[in-house]
Amino acid sequence: MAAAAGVSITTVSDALNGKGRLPDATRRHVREVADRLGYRPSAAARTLRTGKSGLIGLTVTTYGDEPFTFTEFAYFAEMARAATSAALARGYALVILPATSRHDVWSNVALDGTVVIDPSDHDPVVTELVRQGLPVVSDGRPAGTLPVTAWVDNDHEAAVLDLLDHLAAAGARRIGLLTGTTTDTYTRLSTTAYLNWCERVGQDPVYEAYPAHDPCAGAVAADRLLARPDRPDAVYGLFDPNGTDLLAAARRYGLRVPDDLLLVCCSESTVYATTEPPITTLSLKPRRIGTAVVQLLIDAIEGVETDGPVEQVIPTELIVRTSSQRRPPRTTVSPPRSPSKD
Amino acid sequence: MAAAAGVSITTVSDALNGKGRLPDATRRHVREVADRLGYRPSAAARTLRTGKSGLIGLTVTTYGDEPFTFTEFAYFAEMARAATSAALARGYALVILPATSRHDVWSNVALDGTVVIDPSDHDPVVTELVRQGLPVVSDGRPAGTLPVTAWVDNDHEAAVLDLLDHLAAAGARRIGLLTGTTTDTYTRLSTTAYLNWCERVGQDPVYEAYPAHDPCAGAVAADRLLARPDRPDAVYGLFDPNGTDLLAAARRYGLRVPDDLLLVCCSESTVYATTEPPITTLSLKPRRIGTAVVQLLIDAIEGVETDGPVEQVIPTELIVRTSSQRRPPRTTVSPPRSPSKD
DNA sequence: CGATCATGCAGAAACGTGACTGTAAAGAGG
DNA sequence: CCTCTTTACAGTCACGTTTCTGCATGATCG
Repeated sequence: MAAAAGVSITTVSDALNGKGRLPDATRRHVREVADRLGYRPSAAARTLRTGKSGLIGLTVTTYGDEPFTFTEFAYFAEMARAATSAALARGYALVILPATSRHDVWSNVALDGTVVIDPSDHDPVVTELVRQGLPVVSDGRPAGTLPVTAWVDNDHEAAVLDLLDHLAAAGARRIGLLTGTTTDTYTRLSTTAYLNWCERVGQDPVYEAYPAHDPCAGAVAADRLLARPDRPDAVYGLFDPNGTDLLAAARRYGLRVPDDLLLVCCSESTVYATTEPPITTLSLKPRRIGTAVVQLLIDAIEGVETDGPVEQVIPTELIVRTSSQRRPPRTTVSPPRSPSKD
Repeated sequence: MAAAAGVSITTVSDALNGKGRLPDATRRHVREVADRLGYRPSAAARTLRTGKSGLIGLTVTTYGDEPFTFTEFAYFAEMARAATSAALARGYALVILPATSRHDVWSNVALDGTVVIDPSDHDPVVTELVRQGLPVVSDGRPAGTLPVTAWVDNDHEAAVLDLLDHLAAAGARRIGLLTGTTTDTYTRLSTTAYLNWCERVGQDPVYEAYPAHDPCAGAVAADRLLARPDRPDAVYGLFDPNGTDLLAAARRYGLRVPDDLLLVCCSESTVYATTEPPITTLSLKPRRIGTAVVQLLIDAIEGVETDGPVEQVIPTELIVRTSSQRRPPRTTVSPPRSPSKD
């Protein structure tokens, strides 16, 4: 390349990077030759020299033998999409990596930092990365003393309390919960918020828990919940598929929604806008979370390190539809599946 | 590191990579010291030296201003997941990249090869990558003379013909199609297969086309299709959300499914197992496609180059549910949302 | 007992950059 | 006319590996 342009390696480097003291004529000449040859500087060499790869790891939780859920819930997909866009806008690319601590996988790629989705209490991956001096930003507040650089999360307690108040206002007397058996922060915070709310309003908790990664178990748990002698007249499902699961279970028991049963679930899926009836959902705003996580991470990569983790709380959004209103609203029917922009 | 173990750099390299002529004692000693120091070889340096980065690009189509759909359809998510797993199993990691030809994005990361989803006719990205000597495997058969190394695809014509025969066997007299306005291969092949089938059985085509990336337009198109004077008594929707869209439209027109209207859509979503009624879907088997694409790519990276593209066709699967059967089957109800393993 | 050979390791080159240093030539100033 | 500064580049080193070659030392064999 240098030979082809008739200049030195240094001049090529300076010309392409806009450094050094070169006359515009030389700069243009070098770039022309580079274009003509289709020359691309070696990313590996640049990384080796500068210590920056422009790569950000995206770690997704492992469930059982499958490397990751990733698509189990629309949440992950939306979040990953927003994160990729945000990273790209700042010149970074995302590498999808499993949460295993297998060295060979992680050491084979030069990362500038990592986004960790829902890290567990003493996540070995996070610890290892931090030990290497890499910034780590987590989606979901870190449990225990996990030394993340920053984190982004919703205010799950507030969201659940708000949602339960909404159901109560719609006439619910006994609200049930469909929750998970896992101990991740989301499940734990949401469940305790539910229990606290129950205590506050003097209602006996009515809930069923199931392993959230097993789609079959969700349908069974929904059925169990509605089969109970103290059957709730309103249910909140913590996980994405719970809406259709509960709707199917309600049909099996001859329960009309929303007349006999009010329904809300936490979901990012657009299908709930066109189910029969449309189901009220709690959105965790994954796009905003994905964007925020990446911004914080790149700030940490490029900027000065702050002391103590940077925290950012993203508000949730309750999308009220027919399933949680005793008297259906007489507003005009909004077009189904309208894309929410943010 | 070498100093800490009291040996030379060469010995460290040989010990960790299992090469050279070293006694087990030395090997163990070096590995011990490496473990103790938490030493990880530099991926950048290794890539520079060996010319292999262990990174595979995954390029997703761009729609409008949004960098990519990625989640618009469960297909992409499933496919990406399977691809990531398959890559990981062979020691590679996936980098998500946009289909833009912006040099700065692509040249910042050292790739060993790339998976391209649904490349367009004269995709500049593919051409550029091939020019650089990198193997490119596409999901979806390449249009025109796109010089991909290999490709994987379904037999869309056969799938559509099969599906239409299924509907006809269930009693459909006039089958409608909900299709897209885009010219990608999937849409084109499926639509012509539909037209061919119509000609074969002597039915006038009844179809509505809409821009597939706009979720609102799908609902409107579904409505249009059922509002036609020559209203079909069965509809096949080419895109994932069409099932719920058509179901909602059918309700608005007071059409019972499957009694008045048979319904099938192409989807990987599990929600169609629990809709009312459950909807028959055509699965393109994204997991198998994602796996196959990665296997072919890594084979090309590591193995000898073949002449001419390697082609691989993955069979589709018609998951028959209530919506496409005039007489509902009296088989026992299968548990909803059962995970299909493959 | 000397020649040959396997063993166990060290030395050095090279991968392609970017950052720093060096140095001619040209122009400015006294 | 000589010196000093500025301009316009070229040279060189270092990043951390892998790989090839080289060189001792001890063992084996005729």
